Amino acid sequence: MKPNQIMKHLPHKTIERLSQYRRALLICLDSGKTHIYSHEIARIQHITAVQVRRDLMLIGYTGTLRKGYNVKELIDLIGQIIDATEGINVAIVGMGNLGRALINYFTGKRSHLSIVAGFDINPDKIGNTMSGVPCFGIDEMESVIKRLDIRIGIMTVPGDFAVEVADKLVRAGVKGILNYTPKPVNVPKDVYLEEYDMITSLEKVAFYVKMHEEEA
Amino acid sequence: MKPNQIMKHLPHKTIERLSQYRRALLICLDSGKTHIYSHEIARIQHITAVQVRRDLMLIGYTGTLRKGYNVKELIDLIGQIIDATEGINVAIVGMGNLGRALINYFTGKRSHLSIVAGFDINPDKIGNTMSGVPCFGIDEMESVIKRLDIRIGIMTVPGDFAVEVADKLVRAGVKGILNYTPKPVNVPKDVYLEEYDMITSLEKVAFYVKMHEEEA
DNA sequence: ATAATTTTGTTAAAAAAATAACATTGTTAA
DNA sequence: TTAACAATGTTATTTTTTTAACAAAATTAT
Repeated sequence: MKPNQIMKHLPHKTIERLSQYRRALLICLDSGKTHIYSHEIARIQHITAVQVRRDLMLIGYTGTLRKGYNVKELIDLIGQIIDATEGINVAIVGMGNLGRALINYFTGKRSHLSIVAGFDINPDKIGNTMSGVPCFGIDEMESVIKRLDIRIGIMTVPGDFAVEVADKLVRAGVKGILNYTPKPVNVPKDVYLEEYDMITSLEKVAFYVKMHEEEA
Repeated sequence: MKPNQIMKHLPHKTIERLSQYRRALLICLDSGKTHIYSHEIARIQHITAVQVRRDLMLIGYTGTLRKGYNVKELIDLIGQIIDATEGINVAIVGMGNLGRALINYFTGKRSHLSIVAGFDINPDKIGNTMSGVPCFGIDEMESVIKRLDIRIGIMTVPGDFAVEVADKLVRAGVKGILNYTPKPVNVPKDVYLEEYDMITSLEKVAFYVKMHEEEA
C-alpha cells in the first residue's frame, strides 16, 4: 500500500500515539540509543507492546528481530506519515497566559509546525514580540493570516470570545482549529476542529479519585 | 440500580460528556432556559441527540416527553453522579504561564473543586498569592498537601521536572494527577493519572489538515 | 548443531463506543 | 376523537479500538 493510502486508514488514536512515540524516540536519540523495543516504547506511554507493534504495522514499519526498532529510521517514517511535506504555519489567538505557555512549549522544539503570529486585543501587547512571536491586533487577523500563509489557528481567548474568533479564523481561510476555550464552537466541515477542555479533564480525574475512595 | 452502582459502570467517555453537558446546561440556566431537548445539547457538543439520550439513560435521568430535560434537575443529577459529596482540594505545581492560566480558568466558576495551593521553585513567586492562590516552595509540598487535605495535583512544570514532581505528589498522598507536562510519568496504580499533551493535539490537527488538502 | 529464548508481525477475538432502529407517549391539529 | 407529530427511552447493530493468540525468525545457550 502506498504511503498515501496508509494515511487514510489510520485510526485517530494511532495518529495521536505516533506523535507521542516520536517524541519519546527523539529523547532516546538524544541519549544516544540507536534501537528500541516495542515494550520499551509501551512502558513510556503506559500502553502495551502489542499496541505499539500494531501501530507500527499499520504504518508499514518493520523492525529488526531481536534488536527492536531503529530509532532514527522510525522517527523519519513517522514524520513522513504525519507531517506535511512543507512546514505549516500556526497562529495563536489570545496572548494571555495560556497562549504564552503554548509558545514556550514550542519554541526550541525542532518541528515542521511554526507559530508565526499571535493575536490579541490588548493594545499593550500589539506590536511587541513574545518569545519571538509577533503580536498583532485581532482586527488584522484576516490579512496577517493570508499574508503569512497560516493554516492552523489555536484559540486561547476567554470563552466569551470563542465563537467570534472561530468565525474570524474560518473567514481568514484557516483549515484547522484547536480550541482551548471552554466554549464549543462551530466550523464548516472543510475545517478540522479539535476541542480540548481543561475543566473536563480535571473533573474526570476528580470522578475517578472519588470512585476509588468510595470502594475502599 | 443505586447511584453508587450506576457510577461504576459509566463509560469513560460518558464521564467526559457529562461534565461538558453540565457546563452547557449552566449557561442555559443563566440565560433563563428551564428546559432543553437532547438535540439542543447535542448540537452544542457536536455529537448526536441519540448519544446524549443514551448518556442520560445511563445515569437514570428521565426527561419530560415533548418538553425535553429540566435544566436545573439535570445539572443537579450530574453533580450527584460525578462530584464528590464534599469538595476536593487541588494543587497546581508550576506557577508559570500554564499554571496561572488554569487558575484563571477556575476562579469564579462555582465548583466542588478548589485550587487551594500552588507550588514553584522561583523564590520571587513563593509567598505571594496569584489570583487568590498562595504559592509555596516545592520543598514544602508534602507538608502543605497534607495540611490542606489536597487530593489532586495538576502538573504544569517544564518536562524536565515531570518525573520528580510526580514522585513528590505521590509521596505527599495525592490520589489523582493531571499531567500537562510533555513527559509521561509513572504512578502507583492507586493514583489516577491523566496525561494531556498539547503538542500531540496540534500535530493531530496538522495531520488532518494535510490529509484534507491532499485529497482535494 | 540444535534447542530454547526473545522479539517481531499478523490474524483473530474481545471490549468499548457510537450509531441506528424502533417502541412509547404526550401534544397538537384536523 | 383520532391521526399525525415530535420527543424520549431502550434494545440491537455496527464500528472502532484494544487485547490476545500465535507463527516466524534471529540470537543465544547448550
